[in-house]
Amino acid sequence: MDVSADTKLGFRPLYLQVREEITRHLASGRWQPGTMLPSEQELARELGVSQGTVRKALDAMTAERILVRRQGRGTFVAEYEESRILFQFFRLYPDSGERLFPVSKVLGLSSASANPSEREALDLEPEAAVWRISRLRYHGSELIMRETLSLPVTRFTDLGKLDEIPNNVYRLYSQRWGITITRITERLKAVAANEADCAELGCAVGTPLLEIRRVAFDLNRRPVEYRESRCITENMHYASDLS
Amino acid sequence: MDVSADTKLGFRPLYLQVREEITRHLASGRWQPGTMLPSEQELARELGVSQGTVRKALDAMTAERILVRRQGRGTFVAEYEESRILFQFFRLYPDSGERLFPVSKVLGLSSASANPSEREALDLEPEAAVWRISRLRYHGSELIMRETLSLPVTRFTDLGKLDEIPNNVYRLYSQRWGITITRITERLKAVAANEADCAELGCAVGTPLLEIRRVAFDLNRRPVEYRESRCITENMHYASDLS
DNA sequence: CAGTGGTCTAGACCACGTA
DNA sequence: ACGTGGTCTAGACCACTGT
Repeated sequence: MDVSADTKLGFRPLYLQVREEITRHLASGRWQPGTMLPSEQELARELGVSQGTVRKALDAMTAERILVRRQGRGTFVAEYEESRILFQFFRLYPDSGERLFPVSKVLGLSSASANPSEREALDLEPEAAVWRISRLRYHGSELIMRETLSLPVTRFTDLGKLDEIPNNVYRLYSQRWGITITRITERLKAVAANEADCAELGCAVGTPLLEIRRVAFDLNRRPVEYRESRCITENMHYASDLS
Repeated sequence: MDVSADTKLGFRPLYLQVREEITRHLASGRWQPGTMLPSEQELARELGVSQGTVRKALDAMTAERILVRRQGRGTFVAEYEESRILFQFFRLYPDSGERLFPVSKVLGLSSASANPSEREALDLEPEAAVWRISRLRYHGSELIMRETLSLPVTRFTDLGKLDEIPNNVYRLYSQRWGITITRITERLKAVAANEADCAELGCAVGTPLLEIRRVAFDLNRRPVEYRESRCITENMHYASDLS
């Protein structure tokens, strides 16, 4: 491990350097989602630090849900199984009854030059191009929202050539482009349904909808996906924990 | 430290026992918000465990924001300063411009027997009584929401005798009843403004409002406050981090 | 300078999962 | 029985804060 930064000015704890080194390996594809990392002892030898320091780095990455530790088995790179998506990335719950993974119906895929919202959210240059995926989502058989996903063309090459956009897009980003989503911010507002909402959602103009503007970030904390959703919250609610 | 639970069945890590012991001291009022805890070394001696074990307990409680650690100074019991409330417990942001601590204007204080929502949220017996505080809140001079706080009469004795309900109620709960709020859950919906909303908020019937149903929990993870807010999100948004 | 939390190390032992 | 992560200990040294 390079400890050259370990001087009085610009001091940087070793375990943070270890975390960065591991993150680099993840971003480079050395360890794919679902695979097991070397044991703490091996990593410690490989990096030339003590096991306790490796542990502190792994604990931090586990708290960020980048890794998953299982006692007696090992440390694994987190995957995008539906249960995780549902638990970590999907905050819409039915008011009563069972929770289901939302089913998506893609309405269209196109490319265009980014509008101001997309440019700001994705930190793009003027005139940069984005893919736009528009879809409806259902909780069981109940239509609950319409949304548009915007993705920078430069990072999602050949997206237009896909036969089909799967339900679980984060797994797609990971498997096809090696992009790992680790952090998401959402901004919510109550808005009135417009003509387009009504056409797709079958509600009356003026119906209150929950608007969600989501930005998803990758391992390097760069914005990767922008999403605008408009949800019918008659039988659903958005859950937020402030702990 | 009592290590009797440290058998194969019902194994309980020492540091969790330490955490509970410290929590008990907090709940009992031995250490008030704002005061400094004994140093790690002293706590370790007092509890008969190593410093590392005390540290792990304190780190966990710091992650829960019950304690605040400041290098070179000590470990302190978290207070309810406005900055913390704003950062941790208030998710409404202006779309642009500076963030301000919301100013409250109390409209009324009454007591009544709990309605079904309150009973469920606060885990109360049928016929249990609650205080209800109704108020408006402003961001600067802009009216942004109306809300009703519901509190069990049994835990908030003599609340009716207060001359005034302060802006920062969590500090009040702490100072007057020794109740520490540590965790909050919120459920959001988009709703249409009703007659009462219009009367208080001065908006048109049917205007989309963001409804927030909040439950706040104490140190023992028991529900303590239920709150229903209805917000105008024309110039504000609710921010949620899914990391 | 003294005292606090923060980092790092090394080693022992325990709990858990799998073979 | 073995290998993994989880806990606990003890001690050294570093960084930060206030006197």
